[in-house]
Amino acid sequence: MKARPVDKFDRRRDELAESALLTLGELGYARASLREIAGNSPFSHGVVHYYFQDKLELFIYSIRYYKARCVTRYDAVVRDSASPDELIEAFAAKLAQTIRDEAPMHRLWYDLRTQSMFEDGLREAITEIDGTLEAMIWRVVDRYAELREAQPTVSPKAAYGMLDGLFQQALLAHTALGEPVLDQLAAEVRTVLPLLVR
Amino acid sequence: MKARPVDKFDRRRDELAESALLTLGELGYARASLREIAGNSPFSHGVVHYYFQDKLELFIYSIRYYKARCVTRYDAVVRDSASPDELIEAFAAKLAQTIRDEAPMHRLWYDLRTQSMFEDGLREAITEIDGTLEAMIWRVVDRYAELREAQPTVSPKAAYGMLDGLFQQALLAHTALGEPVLDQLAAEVRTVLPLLVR
DNA sequence: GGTTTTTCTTGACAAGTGTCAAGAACGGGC
DNA sequence: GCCCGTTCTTGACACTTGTCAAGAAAAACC
Repeated sequence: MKARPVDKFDRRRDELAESALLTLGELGYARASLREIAGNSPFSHGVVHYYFQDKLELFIYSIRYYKARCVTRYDAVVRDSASPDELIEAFAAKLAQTIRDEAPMHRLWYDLRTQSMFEDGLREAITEIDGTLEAMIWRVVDRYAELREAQPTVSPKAAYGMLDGLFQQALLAHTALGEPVLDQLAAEVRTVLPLLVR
Repeated sequence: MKARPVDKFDRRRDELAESALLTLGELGYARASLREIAGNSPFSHGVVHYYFQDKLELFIYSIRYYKARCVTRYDAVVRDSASPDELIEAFAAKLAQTIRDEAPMHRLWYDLRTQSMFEDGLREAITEIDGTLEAMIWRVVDRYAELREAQPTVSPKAAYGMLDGLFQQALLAHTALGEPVLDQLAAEVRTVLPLLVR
């Protein structure tokens, strides 16, 4: 008996993951039911169980799928910047742009990361992704240090925590107050990044 | 007809708020049902509707009640430190201690803050509390600057975002890996706080 | 002790949920 | 066109949920 085509099976799982991410970004984890997710897809709720063991497996698959989308977010900034000022400006602009363009995706990331403190099944995947996000931010800081001919003053983990904290505050403010707050994020990054090298 | 005793009414609301916070810290927002909350109290689920309009009002009351508990967390550190090094050590120790002693409370704070991006009804209260947490952190940074006879290098908002990001990373790591990670938080604070003044 | 008021319990209701499985619909092979 | 396998729809099931209200229990008043 012929095995099912891998391509189609994975493609369908990816489609369901995209529907899940859409729903999580709109409603949050607490209200992202399988019927809501199915409602954001061309399928019915039963198809989720055809492709995934259960809801948790869908969510874990979705956030791993999400990872592949975003851990290279700032790599162009790192590659294309030829001076420290250029890198700061490009990085600040990119941070604001990604909040502006993909706010729901960022909200769902923080939501799921928070849920991982309550839901053992999410923790391994979230911890792994957080590690790749830390690495992503570290590539920015490290390159900035290189361009400044200086050394980073903090660890990768601390750099990620600090910049992620600024980003999260900007996202919260953006949710509450809208786009004007993003200028402040850019200003903060211009102040903070130089503090991270010496 | 005599009005109900205000003291008792408010006391009961506070008791229910404590049960709500206990449940939120244990299960997270998504699974904190009124029946679970009641199960963490001496009452039945019906009593919630006797004292609160609905579930959302209970949650908002609970986080405002929570605010009163924690926005003075570091004031003793600020008051009692006579040198920069003393303040840094006391602050680092207090951060680790509060994660060790009250991890569920911190988890629920981040959970509700995240939910406020999805739930309009939570946003005003969360934004207000975040503002008082920012002020709390600023008192630490400002005092540290004073002791160093220097000036802060960042805004209150940036200082809060950065230190809160470190704290949140420590909380996540503590949830996943346990207490040994708190030493790293202390080390990070020793590195980072000096960067915030000049 | 009786009455009134306050406080709380209990359970119903409607709606929603995740999971499962029967079987319909579709596609491929012959 | 038929048969078989794959894919998907549909709806049932058991359970949970927030809210509401009847009425029990407790407390206060006289």
